Amino acid sequence: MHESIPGFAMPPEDEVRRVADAMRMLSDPTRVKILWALLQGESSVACLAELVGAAPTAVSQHLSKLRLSGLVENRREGTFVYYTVEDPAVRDVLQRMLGRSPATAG
Amino acid sequence: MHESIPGFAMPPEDEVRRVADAMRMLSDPTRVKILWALLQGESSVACLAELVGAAPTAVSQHLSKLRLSGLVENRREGTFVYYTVEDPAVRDVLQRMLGRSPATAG
DNA sequence: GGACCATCCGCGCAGTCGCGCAGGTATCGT
DNA sequence: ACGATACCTGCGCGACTGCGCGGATGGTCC
Repeated sequence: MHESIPGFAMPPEDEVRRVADAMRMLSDPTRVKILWALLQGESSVACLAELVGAAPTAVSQHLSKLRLSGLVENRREGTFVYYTVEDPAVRDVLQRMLGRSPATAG
Repeated sequence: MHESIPGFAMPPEDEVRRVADAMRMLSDPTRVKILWALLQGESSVACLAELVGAAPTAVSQHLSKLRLSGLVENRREGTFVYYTVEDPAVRDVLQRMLGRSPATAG
């Protein structure tokens, strides 16, 4: 062991931590469905709750975590709050894992 | 709500579950570092423990979960057990999130 | 102003995770 | 067979997570 492979170094701890943290946001089926739905375009909390088949409260909490992680953006319009996915890495990862999106071809 | 967007359907529950399960394997910094090191080539448990800066027992447990999830393969050579990453999706996702690997060009 | 709706927040519970510890298994050298 | 090495596995503890519940907040309409 302890070979010191030339030209190989572990990424910095902060970056690894950031990646693991982002992946943790994708480790819940409800969040995956939320983000998948958001790949089709912006949507509100109640609409997302219908789409993913979860309670609005749970969806709101998931969106709160996703927002704190910087994976989604929110925009208020009257009583509704519309969320969007801006991070291109999330788009690529989800499309690669779930098969390419049928509606985001344009 | 309940708009019934044409041409859009949620992926099947099993597939979403599978993706979330795979992502959960990438949600731990130690596992991310293990897989990143394995992208450079196969390695043994003790060597990985040195590379990622974790106890061999913890690394072995992580590798066990990764093996059960089908993300890594193992090959025994004497008393050593060498692990490899075969899943191309894992390679792509990690390289996309951590920056392209410098040593996996071949 | 009051009624109402969509959303957010704090609390609590059950389930899961990571990891250290101790004991077991596989393989090689003598 | 015996010991040494490298690894795996079951158990327990502390910490975290998802979610339901009740209450608070921001906004619209009458």
